[in-house]
Amino acid sequence: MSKHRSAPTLDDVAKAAGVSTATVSRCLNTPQQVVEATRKRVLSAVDSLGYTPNFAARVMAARRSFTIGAIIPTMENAIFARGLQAFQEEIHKQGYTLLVSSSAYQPAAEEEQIRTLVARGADGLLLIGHDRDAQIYDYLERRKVPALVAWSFLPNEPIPSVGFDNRRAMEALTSKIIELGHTRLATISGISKGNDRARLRIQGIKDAMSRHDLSQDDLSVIETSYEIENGADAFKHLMSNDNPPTAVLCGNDVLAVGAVRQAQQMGLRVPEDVSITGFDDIELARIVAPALTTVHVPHRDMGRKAAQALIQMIESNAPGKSVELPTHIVGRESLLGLNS
Amino acid sequence: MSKHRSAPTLDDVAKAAGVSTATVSRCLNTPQQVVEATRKRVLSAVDSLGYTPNFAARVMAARRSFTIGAIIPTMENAIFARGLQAFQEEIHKQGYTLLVSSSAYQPAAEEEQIRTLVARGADGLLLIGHDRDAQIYDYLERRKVPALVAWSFLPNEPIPSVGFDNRRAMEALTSKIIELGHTRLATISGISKGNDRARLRIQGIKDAMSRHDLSQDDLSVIETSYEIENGADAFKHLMSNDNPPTAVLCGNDVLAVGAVRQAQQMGLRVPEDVSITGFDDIELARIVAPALTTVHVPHRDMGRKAAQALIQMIESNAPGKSVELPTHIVGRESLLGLNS
DNA sequence: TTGTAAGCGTTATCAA
DNA sequence: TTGATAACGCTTACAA
Repeated sequence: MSKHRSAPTLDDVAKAAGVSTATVSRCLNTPQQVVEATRKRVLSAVDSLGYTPNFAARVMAARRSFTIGAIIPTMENAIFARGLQAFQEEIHKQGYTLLVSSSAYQPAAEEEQIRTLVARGADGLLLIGHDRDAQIYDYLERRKVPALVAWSFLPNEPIPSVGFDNRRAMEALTSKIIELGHTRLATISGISKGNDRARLRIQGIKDAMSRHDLSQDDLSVIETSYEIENGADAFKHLMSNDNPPTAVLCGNDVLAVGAVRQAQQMGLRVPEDVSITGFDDIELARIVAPALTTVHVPHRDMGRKAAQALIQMIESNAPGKSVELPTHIVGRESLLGLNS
Repeated sequence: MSKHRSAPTLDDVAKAAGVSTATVSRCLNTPQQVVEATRKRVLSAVDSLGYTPNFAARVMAARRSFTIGAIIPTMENAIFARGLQAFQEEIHKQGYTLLVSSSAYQPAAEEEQIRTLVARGADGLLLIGHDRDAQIYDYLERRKVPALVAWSFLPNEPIPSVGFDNRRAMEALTSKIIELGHTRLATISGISKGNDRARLRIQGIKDAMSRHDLSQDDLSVIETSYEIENGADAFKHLMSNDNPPTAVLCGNDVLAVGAVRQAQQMGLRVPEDVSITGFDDIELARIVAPALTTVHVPHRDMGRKAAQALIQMIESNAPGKSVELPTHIVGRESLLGLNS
């Protein structure tokens, strides 16, 4: 058993302290099970050897990793940053480590990441939104890996969710806009395929239009991926119509910022010439000028509650219960009433 | 060997295909070593069982994880997002997986994360900046884990770096500002303790002042952590002096955005009443109005080159060579010459 | 080209 | 309270 200069193992510590590996393991994991004297001896051996447990070995033996995986659609913009930060703080507090990966909004990539995280021994998974292949849920079920959805609240889906009602939130915002006198509406949405948040936000706009006796057909919809430049391009396209909208509802703040900047480049005043709204209420929404009227999402609260719910599922081995969080409209400068 | 409904193992696949576990392993790792007929049989067994290799077991046996760890100071703002994204794309292309964690600018947290990542079997580590305890470098050395620094280029430090010269970049920007007629300068810097980037940027300002016969004592310095609100507070403080600066150089774009917004709230025009500059050239710098004059950092290029260099170190087991990348000044609206 | 079998560093069961 | 020792699932000499 030659050990030149590689990492010290449990065995090394055991020898140094004159005990068995089992005792060393207990000192580290269930200290109360070992008497003070030996514990001290062992811990000082641990210290002087600079021992750190080998994670892979531990996972294999314990069949448990104290690791939680999260797969988010993107890290490129700040949409998920705050919520994820809160999620990670909470699970850390409870002794878990977070593994994050990004799917770049690609279902195939997401599926691969899920398998990767499960193979890495994740004790549980945080996913964004409900829309994905049924076989993924089967897989998770078979592997008995608890999973939870955030950023969307749909209690009848296969796995529980901690989030908000995207449809109703957008309906509320749209109603407000219509009540301000706008009738020519347009939306710059994220790609709705495979994205329940985007899909339901569009639906929410239509709900409000119906309720206010506007024809849903009058809603111009452009779907594009969530980048500032795309928001700008879409806005340009929308405004080049014969009968351009007086209010453009964006699927999120990032697209809205692109729209605002494009408006300015086109010499349009926001909100005097055209109103623009966002969704999410990330920092960007306050920074852009004019600041965005948007839907506030309780990111940190959602992150924290999701963490608690997921850990609950992991540790109790129980089904897990969904939690709905409230959103509200934040009125800022980018939305103005129509005084004909 | 009961296996109720838990994950299929190599052994299950081997039995299903009528071969040994070694052959299955080879099919997955070195397919060219096994003849077509058996390979096909094995792979179809893999498929029909839905087999995924157990990562922990693989790491233990192979003593190699194809995982690279990165510890960045913060995920809260976008400073590191682009570079890290490029880093991850490049290592992914080469078959590695990225594990990211954030130290929240706390040296103790960073050290813990380093140990955690090493215990998790990371084949290499990406760190930000050079300033840290010498014992960490010892530890990495003993464990023989290759590490590389980014966002800073200092070729004489203990580990190689792929980055840029923070000091010289800031000196260039400052020189330009001085040549525009500004003499009353101030800086809102990140906390310089334990942060070579922040420290060297301040030093760069002083270099330029000396070179232009301004007294370094005339530079007001406020150090604060990298958040928009802190930039705003610091700016307010600076401008409340009897003899306020005509140009405020910020340690990064985030602080600069805070300063710009505070200026506007105080009724000061930027840049007519006061010039403000940033550093990094993240997206925010273009979005804020007025857009920021800032130092452009080649984030994506740096991320990609860092990935290549680190993988090189891992696979060749060689020391690794540092790479310096150029930066340049991006002139936008927030900086104006002093006429009078 | 394929199989055998010895690790890899823990945890956990069972005895002592 | 502690110690032996059998897993855990995979890779990799070495042998066939």
